[in-house]
Amino acid sequence: MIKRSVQRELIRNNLAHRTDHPTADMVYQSIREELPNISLGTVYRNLRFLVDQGDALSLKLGDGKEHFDGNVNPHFHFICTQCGCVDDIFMPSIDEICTTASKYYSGDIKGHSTYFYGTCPNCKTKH
Amino acid sequence: MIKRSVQRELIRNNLAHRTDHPTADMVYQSIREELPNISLGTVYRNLRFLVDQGDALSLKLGDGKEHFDGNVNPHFHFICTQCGCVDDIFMPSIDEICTTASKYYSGDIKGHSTYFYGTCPNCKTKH
DNA sequence: GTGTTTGCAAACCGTTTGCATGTCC
DNA sequence: GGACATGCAAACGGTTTGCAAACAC
Repeated sequence: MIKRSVQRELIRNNLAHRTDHPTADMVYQSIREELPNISLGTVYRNLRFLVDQGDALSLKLGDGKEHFDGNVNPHFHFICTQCGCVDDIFMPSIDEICTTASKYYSGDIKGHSTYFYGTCPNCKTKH
Repeated sequence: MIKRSVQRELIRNNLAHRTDHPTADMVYQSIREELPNISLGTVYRNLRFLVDQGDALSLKLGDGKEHFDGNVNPHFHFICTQCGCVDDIFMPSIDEICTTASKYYSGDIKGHSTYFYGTCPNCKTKH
């Protein structure tokens, strides 16, 4: 039986209202401003919980840290190789890509994640 | 100035002749059979070297370990969520996907990685 | 009351690094 | 001989976990 907790609701809410694809520590630092006694372990446990429940996405961007995304609708991600920021890219064919891949693979394809790498608009204007 | 070493050539060769997308430790165990004194640090250093040189790909599959791919030609990857195996998927549109994404994003997109998740043919037949 | 969640701190584990030694050119 | 590479072991950093106390229902 799942019980409510202030910590979990704060974490769920924090993730739902930000679009910067934070790491566990970023969520921890943010929550600590309103609940100073929360522990990092609790943040990790609840982020894992949310991912397992399907209420958050786990992103592996290649920087050695796990990032989290409160937007569970299928979409692509862009990672800036200069500043490390992560943006969402919504474009059509997001469903077709699996269908196409299925034709080239004999197993069952149920999901996918696509990361684009390059220079974000902000870093681009700095040169 | 880059110097040759037996260790580096063995690692490069090992990666080139396998398609199972091994972790550093898997390469280490494999090389140790012919060169028992090689150290794990050397394997890590040389895999990083090969990736930096563009002679190997680094894959973040979500299992917390870095995987390596000696095939640097652009292709998609399939990861079995049951056994964890990794297969290559070669299909068209691999170049188009960046072009399409560029139309939906104002930054410079220079590369991408796409992982498909599901059940591999081997695990599928077990049920 | 019973089973879940928390805070804390230690453990874990993949990876990196410092350093003395060895190797290539 | 000088720059680069290695082996070893310790350090590092993100994440997980064991446990007693606190909490939800």
